Amino acid sequence: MSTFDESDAFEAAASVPLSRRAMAARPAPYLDDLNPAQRQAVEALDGPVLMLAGAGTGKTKALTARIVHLLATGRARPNEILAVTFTNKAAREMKLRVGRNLGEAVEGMPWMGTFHSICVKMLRRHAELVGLKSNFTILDTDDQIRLLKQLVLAANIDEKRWPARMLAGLIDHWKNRAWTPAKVPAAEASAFNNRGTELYEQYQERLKTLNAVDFGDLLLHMVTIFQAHPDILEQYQRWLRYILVDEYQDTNVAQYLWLRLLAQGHRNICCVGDDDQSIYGWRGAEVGNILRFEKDFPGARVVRLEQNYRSTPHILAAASGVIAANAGRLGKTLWTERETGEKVRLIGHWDGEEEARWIGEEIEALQRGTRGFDPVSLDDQAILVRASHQMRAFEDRFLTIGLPYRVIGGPRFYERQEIRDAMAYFRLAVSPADDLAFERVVNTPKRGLGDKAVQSIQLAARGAGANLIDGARELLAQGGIGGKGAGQLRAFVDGVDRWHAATLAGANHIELAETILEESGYTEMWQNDKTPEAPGRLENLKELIKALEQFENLQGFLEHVALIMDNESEDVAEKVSIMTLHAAKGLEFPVVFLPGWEDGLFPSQRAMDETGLKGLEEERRLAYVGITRAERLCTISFAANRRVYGQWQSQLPSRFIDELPEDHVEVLTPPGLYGGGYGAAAQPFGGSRIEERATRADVYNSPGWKRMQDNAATRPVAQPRESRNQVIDLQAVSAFTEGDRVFHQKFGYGTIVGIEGDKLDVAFDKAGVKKLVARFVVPADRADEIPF
DNA sequence: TGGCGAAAGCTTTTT
DNA sequence: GCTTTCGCCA
Repeated sequence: MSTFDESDAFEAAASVPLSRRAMAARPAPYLDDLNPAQRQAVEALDGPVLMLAGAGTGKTKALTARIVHLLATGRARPNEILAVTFTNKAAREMKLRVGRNLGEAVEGMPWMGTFHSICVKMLRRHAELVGLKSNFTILDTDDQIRLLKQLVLAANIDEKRWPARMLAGLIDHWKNRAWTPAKVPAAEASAFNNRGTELYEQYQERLKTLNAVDFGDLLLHMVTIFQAHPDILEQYQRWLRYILVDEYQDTNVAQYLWLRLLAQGHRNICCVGDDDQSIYGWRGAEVGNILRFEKDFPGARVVRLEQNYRSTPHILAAASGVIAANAGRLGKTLWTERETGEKVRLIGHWDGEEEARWIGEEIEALQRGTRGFDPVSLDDQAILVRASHQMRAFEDRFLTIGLPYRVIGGPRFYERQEIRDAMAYFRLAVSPADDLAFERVVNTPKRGLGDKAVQSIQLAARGAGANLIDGARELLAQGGIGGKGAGQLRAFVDGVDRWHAATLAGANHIELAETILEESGYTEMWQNDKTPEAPGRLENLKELIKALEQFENLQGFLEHVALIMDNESEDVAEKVSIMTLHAAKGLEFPVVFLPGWEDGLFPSQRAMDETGLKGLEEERRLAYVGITRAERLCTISFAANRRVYGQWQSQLPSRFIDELPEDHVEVLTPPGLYGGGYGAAAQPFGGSRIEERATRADVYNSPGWKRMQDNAATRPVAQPRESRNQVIDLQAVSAFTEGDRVFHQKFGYGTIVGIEGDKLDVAFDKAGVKKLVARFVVPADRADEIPF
């Protein structure tokens, strides 16, 4: 875990360890081992630069060399460089490498960090301009949803039909586009039962009262401030003479605006990215940002890094073959000086279990050093899947054969229930007025203070115009709460007061944290818990306490933890890595397995249904990212049968397999087996495979694609109107027969394909076949009468 | 108030 | 198929 410190960001340059002159005299060994393109990107210091860095072309190296160069030539002082990344990991890596190149630790580079951490730093200085105090708290997704749930309920909206989760997604989407409630376009007004913008506005109000922001606000508020206060913007523009942005293809509109505003001063902005690796469109990233760079910054220099240092020619050729099917690329041609090496291997299996079994054996074989390779450590082998549920098959298999593995990117440490609970206690100790924290733990462990008690507290608080803890005091004073609950509530309030006093008195925060967890009965709660995960949770709590050591006090810990706490345990034992393709971006492994290349799974049906061609192209980029992670050996596989949500389905090999260039692929599947396809006779399923290859030029000719287009044709779905007061007789199963057209609130229109007991099997036009209870659907012609 | 059974959901994920 | 969420009942 790293820290970022806000202290020295605005200090005079005098405090900066390296003076301009001292650095100007320094030799520049970091330039010597750059290739010509990298060197060009590093030395083009003035004006806008777009560094198009293909996979494995030494992007981070060039980026850090550029920073070192800026410092060494005296062009900029450390605190005049804004260097932004998306993840803390990337920021840490950059800091480390700049430090190594300078031969000393990087100090005084306050503007190197993630978009979010830099915005926090800025926002704390200007909080009052958006109605906040500088000690605002940062809510995570969980807090956000609980807050929204309250608002949805208060607005008398059926939370069943309009879940808070959906609203959270919507608001997030709007914030990613830098839309304040007032700026949400009219076209979106119908969102969330026509009340989306209204609730968005209320939510922002609530946040202000709570002196809190969510992640999206960090960017949004800064953009708002910059737009409304040119003087402040100008100050930053003057300060930040050089701007560097990593993974530019992943920026959303808000981040883009923020950068553009800041860059307007000196126009020294260098964006690094790869349009072919844009895989975060679904969370608001705009590939358009990178495609448009030259228009946004006229006179921009575009440097292409195309020499790949990672993969063998066969692997690169396979990746290039796949990505070539995408339209609207900026275009790069990766090349390498490496030896030819192995072809990409392609293998089909009967089902997912067999696939896992085969990969397990293959990994062990490689580890032993057969297969014509030197032994490959497990650390050097990875399995990259499209969706996390695919991991299970591998975990099961590896547990049986005792093959050590690690899952990258599982649930994060700070998202775990026990960690969040403990943090809520700490938050209360630091500021008892934190209502969200109060609500979270007032009845954890169980104190007999359930919904009803909380409601009375809220009522009392609202009556007194106070926060919940004072509301609780009020309630106790009035005797508005029963005997047993009263005693418990009194004890809870007293506890919070005591801990708060200890915080103010400057008590040792580590001991205090332990005391809090003891006195509140929280530790005890898990000690008494008999479920198998309880010991692990206690373990996590211990780890949390340990993490406190790196901070001076609870407050400092809490301020940073929302943004930077990650879950990197340094393992000593050799292990295979299992992760999603998304999590694999930026990583590399000598040996990579890419299982589950089946239409519908990869490319994901949902991606194609929801965003059509755009979605398909993003999936293809994901395939490209996957293949390019491999250094020496890349194995793609698919299964003929797979259990999807408990149901067996026969699968078609991914259309991306058709796009792999034949000359660079070795087909391991015996001909005629499981549609090993690809030149081999593909009988068991899809005898059409061969014809398909004949028309391969048209990559959108596969069954899935056709399916998608059919779906698009039947897209319009009537928005059912609210009819909560209407009495509608519930449909009995007997009211339906096979072949009937029906409507379901969530899944839209469909056709009944089977009736089983009181359940209907409905083939929905868009959502596939579902089994559901009859009363959840109505005949299609009565779609607007759906009763809930 | 909290426990239990039924019902519905289920890509990707950082901060 | 497995997990989470909700509503009802004791």
